[in-house]
Amino acid sequence: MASDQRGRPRSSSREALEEAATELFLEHGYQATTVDDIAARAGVSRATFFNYFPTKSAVLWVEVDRALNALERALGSGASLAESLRLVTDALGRESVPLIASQAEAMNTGEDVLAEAGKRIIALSRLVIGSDIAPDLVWSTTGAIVQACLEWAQAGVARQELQHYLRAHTLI
Amino acid sequence: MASDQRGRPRSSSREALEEAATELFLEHGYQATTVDDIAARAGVSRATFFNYFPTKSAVLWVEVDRALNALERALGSGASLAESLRLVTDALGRESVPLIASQAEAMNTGEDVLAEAGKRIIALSRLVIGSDIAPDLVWSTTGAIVQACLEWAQAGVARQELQHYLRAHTLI
DNA sequence: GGTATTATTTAGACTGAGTATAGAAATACT
DNA sequence: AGTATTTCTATACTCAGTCTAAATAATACC
Repeated sequence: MASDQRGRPRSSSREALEEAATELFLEHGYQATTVDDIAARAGVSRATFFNYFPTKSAVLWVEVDRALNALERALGSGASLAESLRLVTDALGRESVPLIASQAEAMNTGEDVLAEAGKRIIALSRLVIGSDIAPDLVWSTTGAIVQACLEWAQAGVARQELQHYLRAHTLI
Repeated sequence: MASDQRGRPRSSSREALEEAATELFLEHGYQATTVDDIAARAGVSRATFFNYFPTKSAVLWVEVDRALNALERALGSGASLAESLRLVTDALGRESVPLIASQAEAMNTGEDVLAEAGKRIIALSRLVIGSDIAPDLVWSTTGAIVQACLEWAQAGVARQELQHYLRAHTLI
């Protein structure tokens, strides 16, 4: 079943699940799509879904969570917040905007999805807390980062690199 | 069953549920407490719980949600964000700090509770969006409000009124 | 080649939150 | 009293997420 593709190791189940999920989310909306639906379309079992993603919503947030992890690692190695942000956005390169940001409305995004966004903001704030930012500036800094990311994500054709928006808020 | 108390109308089920929930959260932690547990201790049925609270976590956040609603109403009547914040914190008076803030660790607060905090931050940001704050300052403003509330909530014996912390961040 | 090891995948049963509905019990109204 | 309306309850359902143990790859080793 995971054979006829040629070359590279290929964690195929994961990719199949990611693809199936985004398709279904776009077709029927996030709410209306169940984990069973996703697994079925990906041609794997429900259990396999949870081998690769901790929650249904995690599929939507892979890129964001990856970036948050990268930021955590950068901060962990002693870099300042500004330096770490530069590092992460460099590595991010001109990767595309996370699905969740660009396709939010198309997915009939409801309260669930907003709650997930909230989780990431909290996670970000904890990273900021562990950085060189003064305690009384933690949340306005967190807010500014969120703002920059949103401006980047919501920009239309004239979108510039994320670094540009971070710079505009004097974060880097 | 709701009889021998004397006087006042008394929406007794709601109060019983609030009380039972806080007790159980403090005794066994938020996670380990089920809605069934809460209903059982309150002496009502599980269904009744959901008559009064949309979710299990809502019990923890009644005060916060009330404040957010008040803020929404204030903004809806055309007041600026600063005015609205003043209004709400006035009405809040010297009410005690929300349970969720003061007793968070005692309740074995986990990821769930953080996610709920995130929801409220998102809700707050939407109110700020609908206010007189410039679009590019929405999130740093939201962050500043969160910061002020946290400083207030986490202050020890020397806690001053919420307005003081808002003022310190030049929000009012 | 064949066999041992290890990683993936799976079935299945379980807990618990949240929804929906229809009926019972209590309360208010006249 | 009798009727209307709210509050409460029983019950059954969907779905997310967890867990366990077994089956099925895939890989390594000889």
